[in-house]
Amino acid sequence: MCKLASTFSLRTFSTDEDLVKKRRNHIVQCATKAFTKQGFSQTTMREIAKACQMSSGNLYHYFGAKDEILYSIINTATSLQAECLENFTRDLDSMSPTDALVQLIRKLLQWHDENQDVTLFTYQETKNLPRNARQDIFDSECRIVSLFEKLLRSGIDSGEFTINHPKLMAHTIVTIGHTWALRRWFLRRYWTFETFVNEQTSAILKAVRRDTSAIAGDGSSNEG
Amino acid sequence: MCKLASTFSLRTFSTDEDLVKKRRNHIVQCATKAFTKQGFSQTTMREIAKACQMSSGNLYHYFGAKDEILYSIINTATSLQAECLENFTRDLDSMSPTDALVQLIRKLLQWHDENQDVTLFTYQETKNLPRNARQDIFDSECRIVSLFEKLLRSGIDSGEFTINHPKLMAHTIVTIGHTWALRRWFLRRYWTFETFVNEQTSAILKAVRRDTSAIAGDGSSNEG
Amino acid sequence: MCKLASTFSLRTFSTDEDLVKKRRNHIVQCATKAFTKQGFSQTTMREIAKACQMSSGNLYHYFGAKDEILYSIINTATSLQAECLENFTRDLDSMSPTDALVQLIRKLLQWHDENQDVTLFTYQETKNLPRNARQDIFDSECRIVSLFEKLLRSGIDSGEFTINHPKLMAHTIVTIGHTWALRRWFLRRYWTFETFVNEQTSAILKAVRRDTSAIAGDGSSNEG
Amino acid sequence: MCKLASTFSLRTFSTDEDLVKKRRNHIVQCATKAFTKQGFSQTTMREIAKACQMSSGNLYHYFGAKDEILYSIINTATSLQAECLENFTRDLDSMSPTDALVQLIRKLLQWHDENQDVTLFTYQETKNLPRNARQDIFDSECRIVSLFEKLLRSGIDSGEFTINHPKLMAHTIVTIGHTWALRRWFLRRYWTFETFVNEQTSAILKAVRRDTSAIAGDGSSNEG
DNA sequence: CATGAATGAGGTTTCATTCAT
DNA sequence: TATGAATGAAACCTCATTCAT
Repeated sequence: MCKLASTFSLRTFSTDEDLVKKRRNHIVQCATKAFTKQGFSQTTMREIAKACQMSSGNLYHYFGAKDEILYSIINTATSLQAECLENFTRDLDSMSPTDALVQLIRKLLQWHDENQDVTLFTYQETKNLPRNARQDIFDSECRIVSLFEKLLRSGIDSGEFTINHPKLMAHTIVTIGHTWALRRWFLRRYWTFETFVNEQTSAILKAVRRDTSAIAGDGSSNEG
Repeated sequence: MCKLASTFSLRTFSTDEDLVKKRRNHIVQCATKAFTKQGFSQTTMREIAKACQMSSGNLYHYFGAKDEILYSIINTATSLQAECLENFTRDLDSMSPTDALVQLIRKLLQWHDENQDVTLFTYQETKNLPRNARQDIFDSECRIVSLFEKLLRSGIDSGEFTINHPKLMAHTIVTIGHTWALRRWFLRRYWTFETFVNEQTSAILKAVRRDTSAIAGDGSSNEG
Repeated sequence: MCKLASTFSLRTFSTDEDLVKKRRNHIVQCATKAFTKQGFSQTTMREIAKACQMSSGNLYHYFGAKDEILYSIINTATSLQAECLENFTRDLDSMSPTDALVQLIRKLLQWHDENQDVTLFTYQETKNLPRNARQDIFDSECRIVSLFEKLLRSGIDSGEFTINHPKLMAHTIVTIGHTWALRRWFLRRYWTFETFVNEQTSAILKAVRRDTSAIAGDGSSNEG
Repeated sequence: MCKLASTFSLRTFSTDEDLVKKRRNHIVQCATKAFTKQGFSQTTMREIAKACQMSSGNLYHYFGAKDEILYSIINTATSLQAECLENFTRDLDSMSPTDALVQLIRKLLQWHDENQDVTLFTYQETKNLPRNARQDIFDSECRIVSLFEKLLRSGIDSGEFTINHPKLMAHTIVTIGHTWALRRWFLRRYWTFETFVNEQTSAILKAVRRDTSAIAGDGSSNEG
């Protein structure tokens, strides 16, 4: 829905596209580890190079600058997440909106459980990207919100859900996913992944299911 | 409840406590602006000094290092937030748990609305602090979660609420507050503060109010 | 005899050992000149870099800190001195202790005549080194004292010398060497190198040669 | 004999001469301790001020710069040493040159034993003084050498001593004094003060007493 | 394609000295 | 006379980036 062509480009000196893809992948994998441990600013190109078992000069054959690696990590992760959830959604077509929602929430949380570092990292380091690079990331996040929004709207249509602002609820669900990654220092102390999934799912369902007792919203909304 | 003595200390060369307090305050104010614009790592001490209309040397009379300024910003904000909410809670003693909860949620969101920069900043830069400094921040956050937890438990006692894991719900509420600050690039595009408050409050109430239809949690919990 | 492994280590970013050795040598040469002119503290890394015709950043590929350059100068000089005298001693095996002593004293003084700057420098700047670095220097000095001590003891054994505290006499000889470098502002005003060598040699011989008229020492000594 | 008016002057803002003298004395005492612990360059004016229980601004009422304190320490010590030995010499008039020499050597070594720090300090930090300040120090040292030289010459006149270069021997004796302070890390490990005094005295006497067996010096000398 | 030595601008921090109080 | 807050130049050191090999 809001998928845009990437507006931030990566420099390379190589013309062998396959090699470029392979090397960039490798660098992104290794740099993620290094960045997660120490933060973007505190990690030097030398350290990244060592983590990649490459010379630092060679990094510059595949990325034009340190920034571009950062962008690539965050953008790759966010795009993959969007893609992963989009694919997953396709398999839910036959389910009821409620069941589909439960499944998608679990999938979302699973993704963040498996990619905790990148989620945290995205929150912390996106600000270090130039404006147009940031836009790409935001676009991917919009795609993910949209997935939930569509599901919620189909539930409204089917009469299962009552929601004043489905896009807002979609966004809230997405941020609950983030929370599992961002606040692990707190959450992991008390609850297992299963407990967290079940409790949050339960709360969301209570909030969206047909019900007449809601405190009225003010009705104002810019939602399209 | 989990208020601990600060474990991270600030160096100063001055012995005039009032002056130290005044200058530190001033520096914290100005540095916050500078950091929010450009991020911690990208902001130089020279820039901070200029923002404070001080010589860079003089900064070091009131803070021992750049780190200490960062800590001071985050710690001051988080402590003040905890204190502010704790004070506010005292005025809610006479209300029903439901009403008190509604009020406290609004207060929490108001705080984040007025201190968006610091909230975002806390998420992004806490990792740049040494471990013991980070602990201080976490402690303040625990205090805030505890406020909500106590309220929820009193609602359970009074029979108004049904909640499996009150601490988790408290935590969820707290992160909804963060969300208003962290995701303003998204939220502000579509909704006003009022809408956001009302909708989130409504969703939370639906989730906590006496109700027998919950999807069962797994029952396992480390919550005390 | 008291040769120990070095306890103070030098950082480098390079793995090409030959290059490291070459560059360090070059830096040590140039830095020695700069330090001797202005003292360690008064010489900046930029000046050292300029003296080496290097960028200041590149210095840090071969030394981790200014300290390490200082250490390297002093340690290199002291080790080389010890080695030089040890090698020279080997050629004296066939001589009588008296003749050997005369030769070794001259060699010692020659070394200090040719390395006046480093000797002075060692006295002035060793205190700027960390404790373990200082230990390395002391060890080399012990080796030099030992050379003389062994010679004196062999003279005692052969009946040529009478000495109550051979180690102390050895030490005294070593410091006479230092004196030629440390007090040149005075000595050079009045005497040539030859005069100095001859006079000091003569005085030492008078002091060590079999003679029964010595003022008795107190006999107490920790000498092993 | 070579007492010159001081060529390096100390700034003060005060006109109360007694106060100036008192304060300067105090500062010199305290600064010596501080410098000895950490070296001149590594000691800050703030630390000196704290050691003096003064404000750093006030230091500048009595000394114009950090250099001037350094100069004052070294110059005071060296002058006092010269004066002390000169006074002591007056009491030796009635003795034989040999006895007087023995007494004066002991006095010299006693001084260095009691003022080890300043001796070491003088060697290490004199280079940090401007040329004309350095001259003052050298002059005091000349006075001390002269004392011994006069004594040696009177011994030659009386027929007790045979010395080719009395000034050189005088200088050697003076440096033996320095050695006790400079090389305490070595000497103290093995010998007591008494042993050191006795042994060195004995060696010196052997070297200066009428004797025909000396290796001939080359006879060349600039000694006046 | 790959290396890693070299660059040098610019970062944080220190500290001798001044000057208003 | 005494204070100590303020200054700002300059110190050490880092590190993204380039380029000869």
